[in-house]
Amino acid sequence: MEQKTAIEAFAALAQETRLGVFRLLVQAGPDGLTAGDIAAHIGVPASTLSHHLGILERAGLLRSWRVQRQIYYATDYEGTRRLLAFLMEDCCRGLPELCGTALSDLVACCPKPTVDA
Amino acid sequence: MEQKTAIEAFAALAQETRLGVFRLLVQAGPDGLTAGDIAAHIGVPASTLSHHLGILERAGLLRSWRVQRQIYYATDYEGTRRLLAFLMEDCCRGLPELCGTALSDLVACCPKPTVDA
DNA sequence: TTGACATTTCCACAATTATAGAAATATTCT
DNA sequence: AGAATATTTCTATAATTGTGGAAATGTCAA
Repeated sequence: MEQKTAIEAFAALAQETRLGVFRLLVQAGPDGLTAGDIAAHIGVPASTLSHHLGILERAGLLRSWRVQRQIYYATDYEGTRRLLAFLMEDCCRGLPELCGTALSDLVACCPKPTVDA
Repeated sequence: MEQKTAIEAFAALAQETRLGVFRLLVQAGPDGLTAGDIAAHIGVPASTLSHHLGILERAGLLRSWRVQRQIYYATDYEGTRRLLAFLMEDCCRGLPELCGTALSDLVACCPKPTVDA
């Protein structure tokens, strides 16, 4: 992953409405939600939401597909994984004993070498 | 973790110089590097770097301490872990079978319930 | 083909932020 | 005390971004 791509993704998450949308969809799972459902949950006008969904999708954090009149959005789990792997790449030079348990139970920074995808 | 705190952290990472600094320090491990070393690695003026280090530290992503004339900076692993846990909280409603393996080998989103710290 | 529905694109304004030089602060050595 | 070193604070300018109404687009039912 390129630095530029990662910055785009973090910028996408660094905004109240978008972070709310992303977390809502993480919790919703792979089936996702329609744009309308998301707007109702988050409480923003459709035009504003659409703008933010576009930013999240272009950043590789969401994917979308149409079903009849509605557009579904869901977390792009692989894109998200790549982002976090990039962030923690080569954590502690691969030496588990340096990290302690702080990250090891959440991110595979030490137990296994991180592969940049 | 509050949403506001997480936004501050993602905004901190959403910038070329700061993302470079953070990743450099992730790889440097708990011993950290001095501000001067970081400036040399990244190639920015001291005043610019200082500004960015302050933003990363206030966001809970770095910690710092003085040793004689120099100030060391290192990753705040616990702060980082809290941020990623917040992002992936209640992933897939806690149902491993929904996630596939995309995140499970990086983030404990499905294998164990994520605790918001 | 007309109308209703779901979402996106366009637009303009307000607010936030990156940058780096100069000066200030803090620490150490002689 | 005075000079040298390491870093931060101050300041101003340039550039980027969030917002939501109105209009446009795409989809479907009658």
